Amino acid sequence: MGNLDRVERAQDPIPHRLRGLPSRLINGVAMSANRLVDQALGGAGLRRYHYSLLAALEEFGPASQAALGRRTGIDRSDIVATVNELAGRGLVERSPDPDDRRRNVITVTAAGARQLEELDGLLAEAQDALLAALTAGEREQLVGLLTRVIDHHTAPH
Amino acid sequence: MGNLDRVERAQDPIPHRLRGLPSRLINGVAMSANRLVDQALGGAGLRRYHYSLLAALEEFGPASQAALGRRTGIDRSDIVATVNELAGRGLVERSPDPDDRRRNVITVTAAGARQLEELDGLLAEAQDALLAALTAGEREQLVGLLTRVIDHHTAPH
DNA sequence: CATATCTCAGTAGGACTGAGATTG
DNA sequence: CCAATCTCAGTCGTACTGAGATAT
Repeated sequence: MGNLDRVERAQDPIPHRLRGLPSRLINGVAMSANRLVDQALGGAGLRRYHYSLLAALEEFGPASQAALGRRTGIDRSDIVATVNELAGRGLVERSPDPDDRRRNVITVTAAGARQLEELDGLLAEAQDALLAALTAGEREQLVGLLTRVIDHHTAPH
Repeated sequence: MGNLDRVERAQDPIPHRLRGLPSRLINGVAMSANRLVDQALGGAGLRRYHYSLLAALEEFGPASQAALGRRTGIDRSDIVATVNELAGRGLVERSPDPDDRRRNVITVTAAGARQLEELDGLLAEAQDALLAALTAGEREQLVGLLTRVIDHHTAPH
């Protein structure tokens, strides 16, 4: 992810071709977002994947790793590593599914649930810092526009 | 970057905690943007860094690698590799600066200028595909909001 | 036999860091 | 001696792929 403490880098004028390019603006905002979110979660020693997994488990209950992948968009392969890390911290438990022995059932522990709530707070602050320049109405507008762009590229079209 | 040909992955319902999270929406749009842009530039065998460098050179003329880094936001270390690649394809030339022997002067070749124009077209199509769900007015709105968010995190505040 | 699940090993590109050599 | 530039050799997290083992 890089240096979370990075401050301003000396900025020369940016080429016009790049300045207003939507894909580039979006990546710029994504970088700010990730910096803020990583800083927030990093305080608890966790990353975005950990939060996503905890959130999915808390909302839908114990699930197989494959289901977690489908719900969070995290790759099957990264789920393995992320569950390993969460289990290592006692935030989730991995146990074989007696009904389907191919599967592991992942369950949030009490500590995991507490951790998630703490992360919720940290994350809310990060979102607020990210959008600090916008009014409440503008934030809704932005979320609405982004949602439509995503839906267009995600929907069954 | 991952698989550019990736199609829809089976999508289960996404946790509410994640669904409307601005930082997550932005990353989702960034992923679509990058997929489209990488596909477009990949047709010419190039990547985003290559385009950024060519754009900076075309607009501001021959420059040192440090200046290119400041203008594009690309790290000093990645500039080295990117210039190597562009030079290997004959799109730029690297020569020592006689006025300051610490520096290299990077210059676009005629082939580089032609390549850039081709990339411009490919990239415009990618932007259009990215924002296909929005009207012209909404695209402007989005660009405006994103620009303000970025400025807030970039400006000297 | 096909499909789904889990795991491992590895890849690619982007965004970095630290350190060394050279020049100003 | 300090500062800037270029280069090299890594690191890190994200997003993947391919393949093997096992179970349905």
